[in-house]
Amino acid sequence: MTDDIDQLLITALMEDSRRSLKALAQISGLSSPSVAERLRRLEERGVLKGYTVEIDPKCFGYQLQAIVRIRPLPGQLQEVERQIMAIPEFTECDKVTGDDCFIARLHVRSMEQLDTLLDRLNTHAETNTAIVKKTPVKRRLPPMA
Amino acid sequence: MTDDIDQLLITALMEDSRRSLKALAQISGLSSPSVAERLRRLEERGVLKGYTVEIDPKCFGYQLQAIVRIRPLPGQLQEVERQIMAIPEFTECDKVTGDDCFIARLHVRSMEQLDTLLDRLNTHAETNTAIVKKTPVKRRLPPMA
DNA sequence: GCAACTGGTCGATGTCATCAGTCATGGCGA
DNA sequence: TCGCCATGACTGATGACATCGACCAGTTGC
Repeated sequence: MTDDIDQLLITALMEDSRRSLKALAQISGLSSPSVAERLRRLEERGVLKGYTVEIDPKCFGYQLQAIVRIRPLPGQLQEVERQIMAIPEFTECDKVTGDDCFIARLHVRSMEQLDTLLDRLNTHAETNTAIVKKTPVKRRLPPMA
Repeated sequence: MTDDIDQLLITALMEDSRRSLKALAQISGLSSPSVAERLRRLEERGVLKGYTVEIDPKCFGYQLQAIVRIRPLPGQLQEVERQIMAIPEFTECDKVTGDDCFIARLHVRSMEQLDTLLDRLNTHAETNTAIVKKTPVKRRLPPMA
């Protein structure tokens, strides 16, 4: 269903999604129409969900990054989820099992902003914040084999 | 330094990084050589750090996703960091302030695999695992304005 | 006020994507 | 076992696109 060549193509695109079909053809040893067809099928099957860019938030003044664990007060779960989604500085959020209902990533320009944003949540939830010091593993793919 | 047009280009590429220069030219109202030049400068300045793809880990059998908080035992910090980096199922890891030294994202195919991987860490660290049930906020950009 | 720099357009050229047509292969039923 | 169909690949022609050089307008600093 997803063979070695597909994986080659995916990793090649993971490294640089703007590679031309011709370049991908050379990498995979196929012709470019064949590559185009494979990409089409990978998209169709939902394996390839999109082509995107990585940008550096620091370039927009986001000096701080925090991981926030969020435990809504009784009856406030819906409201808390709504708020998280509505605050664009939350750039990622998972709803998880355990005491902490949500674990979210927050980008802010300053401590003041961090404080302000969390205060808004604190009327509906308890939060626990950890500031990111370093990122030993940058977003990557799990093994496909 | 980074004006409205750059932001337009970035959001356009965020939506689909394979858009042609011509398409980006139409979106931004510039000519395609100008777009090429702007992208070149954005890359050079490190604002645009790369072009990549989103793939669906489920298509490779990764049914479970967990957020793991990791607190190394005394003197084991280096070793734990080394291990996390070496286990490819950890697809993301941040070193943070607070009791939990690391917060990592883990993709696994089964509970057994989850158990196996965490056991390897547990000789050097205490862990606290939360299974992802849902992702209310998918990776997105903070406001650029 | 002028020179140099920045950031843009236009048009020519070569490269690339795409489409139609063709062919090899593997699985399946007659 | 033979023939048939479906799949997935290749090739070559055509049109779209990226790229490069030449040129131009607006700004800054001297």
